[in-house]
Amino acid sequence: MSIVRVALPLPLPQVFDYLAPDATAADVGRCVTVPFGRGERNGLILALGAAADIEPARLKTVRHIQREVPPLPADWLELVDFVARYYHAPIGEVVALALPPGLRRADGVSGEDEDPLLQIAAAGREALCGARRASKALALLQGLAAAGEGPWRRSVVRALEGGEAVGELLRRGWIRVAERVADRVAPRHAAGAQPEPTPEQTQALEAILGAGPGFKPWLVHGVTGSGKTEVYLRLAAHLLAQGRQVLMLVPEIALTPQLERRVAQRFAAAHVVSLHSALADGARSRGFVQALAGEADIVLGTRLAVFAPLPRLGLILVDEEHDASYKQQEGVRYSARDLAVWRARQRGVPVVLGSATPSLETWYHARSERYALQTLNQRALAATLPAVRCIDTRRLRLDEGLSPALQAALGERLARGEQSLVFLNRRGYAPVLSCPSCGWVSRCPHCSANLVVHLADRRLRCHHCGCDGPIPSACPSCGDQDIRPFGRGTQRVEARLAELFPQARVLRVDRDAARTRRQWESVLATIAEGGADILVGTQMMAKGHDFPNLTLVGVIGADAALHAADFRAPERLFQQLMQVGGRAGRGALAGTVLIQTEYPAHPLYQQLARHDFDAFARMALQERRSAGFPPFTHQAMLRADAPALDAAVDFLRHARRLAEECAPEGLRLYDPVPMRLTRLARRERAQLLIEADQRGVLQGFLAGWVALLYRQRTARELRWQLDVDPLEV
DNA sequence: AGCACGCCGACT
DNA sequence: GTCGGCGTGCTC
Repeated sequence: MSIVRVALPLPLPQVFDYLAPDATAADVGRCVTVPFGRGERNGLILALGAAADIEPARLKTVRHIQREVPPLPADWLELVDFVARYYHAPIGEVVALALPPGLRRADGVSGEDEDPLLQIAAAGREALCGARRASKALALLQGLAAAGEGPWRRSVVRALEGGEAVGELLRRGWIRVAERVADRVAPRHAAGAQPEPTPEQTQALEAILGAGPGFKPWLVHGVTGSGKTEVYLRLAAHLLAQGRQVLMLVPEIALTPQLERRVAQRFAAAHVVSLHSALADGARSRGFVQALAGEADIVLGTRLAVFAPLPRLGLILVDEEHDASYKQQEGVRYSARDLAVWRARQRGVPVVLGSATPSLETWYHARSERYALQTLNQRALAATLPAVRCIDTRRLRLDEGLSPALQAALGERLARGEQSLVFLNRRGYAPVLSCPSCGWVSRCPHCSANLVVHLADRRLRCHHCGCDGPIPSACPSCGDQDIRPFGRGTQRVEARLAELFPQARVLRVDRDAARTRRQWESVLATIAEGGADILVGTQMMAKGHDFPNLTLVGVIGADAALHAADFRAPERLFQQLMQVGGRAGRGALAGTVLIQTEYPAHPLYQQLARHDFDAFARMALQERRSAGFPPFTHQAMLRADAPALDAAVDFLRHARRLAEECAPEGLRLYDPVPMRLTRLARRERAQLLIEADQRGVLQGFLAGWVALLYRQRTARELRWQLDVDPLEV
């Protein structure tokens, strides 16, 4: 009679032992259904137990072991265990987060391939010869025949001209699903069209591949447009040819479809699996199992893909490694980028982090030679980097935030038939509605934030909790009718631009205008077809899209980030401006970036104008060093929230007293303070910062402290969570 | 997290 | 006399 140790999805820092009459070592890593309390739960067998830590009489028996799916391998269990220990999260919650929800249900997953290999069938060849009347299906078939022998992934066929007819082709029997094994061996990694690499790309490739197998972290620092993706794809091709799997992480789903298409076309016959949270349960489970079974060649996905089991793993790629979306901001607050490096070390494979504006943490590692650095300075497509200039707005009268110089520049592009982008990181019409006579402001009833004026749908909306209401016609406090929106957001700038340039087509691109993926794609299509002259956009516009006809980027309202209390604000500003500036002039046309500022001499803007990331990073790291901020120190944040602020602060004071008793030498404990956005969705929040210069000191302390915290009995309404390596302090 | 058990207010 | 409030404690 065996005992199995089972991780269950509960916020408890423990595992549960069960009797399992027929369990063997081969069942470690398998999903199980177990009786729990008066119900049933699904969990994962982490290990076989020699003896239970409770009296044997209290042990219950496992209901069902899921044996249709291969067990999760030891290295995967090790990864999950590391995450639980490093982020001090309950192992069961980590497992729940890492496994696709469908898989945990232990009722089996269909192994059917949603993206099968297709080839032309005998009936299809007949159809090609016979004189048939033209149809969409025939056109697609002819297109395929012209493309060669195949086989092709279904997703590749779909992406072709007229690809919607792929289902019709299958129904008519003109194409068929290729036999798996036999067909896949030879043409499996046949690569699609490959552009010639630039000398810099070649150098990076030779360096990375020349280093051979084995763990080695790389930073590829490449300016926007220098062709980092081409480097990733060639590295991937190399590893695929050796029969290895490649894990490729990307920031968010907005960019995923394009990259997916590019990867699918490049590796037409390779098995590409994409994993992200927008995927339906079935598809996500299927992709996960294909990775686990070693069938997937490339796993492409957002942060959760770092948990894909990969038996033949040969390389990990992290695109835009500085992107904040790699850090989960709720529940288990893991950093997929950091875990990618840990996994690469664990598996003994290279890991490549890529960015035009690396995070200062990564940059510091590269400077101190813990990561090897490869630099791509040349733009692969356009001749030059955009010219960046500041517009000094100190003595200017701005028209809805727009300086005369920016207006003139916009007018010029318009006359030349080129596109412009006005970048403003604030959506809505105005950030607040206010009454000048009594001082009333539109406060959110649930948060310590103002309600934002959305004139487009005539609502006041909280950008933090999402609550909204109609715009009042008079001041709710004193009845004065003269209430006014103050400040400006994208909608207001959009409206003013439409007045200033009545002949221009002004298009707003923010989360309100592109809420769904479908809307977003239609916006992109409009821009690509030249259906817009002036774009007004938030940071959504900053990320990796090519707009060949865009030659001017105007930045307004950037100065706010210079004064922000968050020590990471300048880093984010620099990254954002560099990224958004990279949108200008990617085609044959040269680009210009105009930054409106009251601090034209500020070093950050000067470094930006020289495209000098090194200088910026040097300065920023120097500031971090002297102020004692990461990466020169290591932080953890304990956060608490409750309906009343006192309850949250009192808990943190208590936690601090507990910490003082077990604090090692070199640990710094700060005072509990209310968070910047103290009230969020009717809950008051406070936080307690803990710091140490040595990661080991911090980690050693946290382990004991968190165990103590779990033992505290706290009021039901109080919740707390720990954030290791927090991004927001 | 659920879901029990457990002692005190306004109701058929 | 009960229905039900959510405080406290447990789940292998």
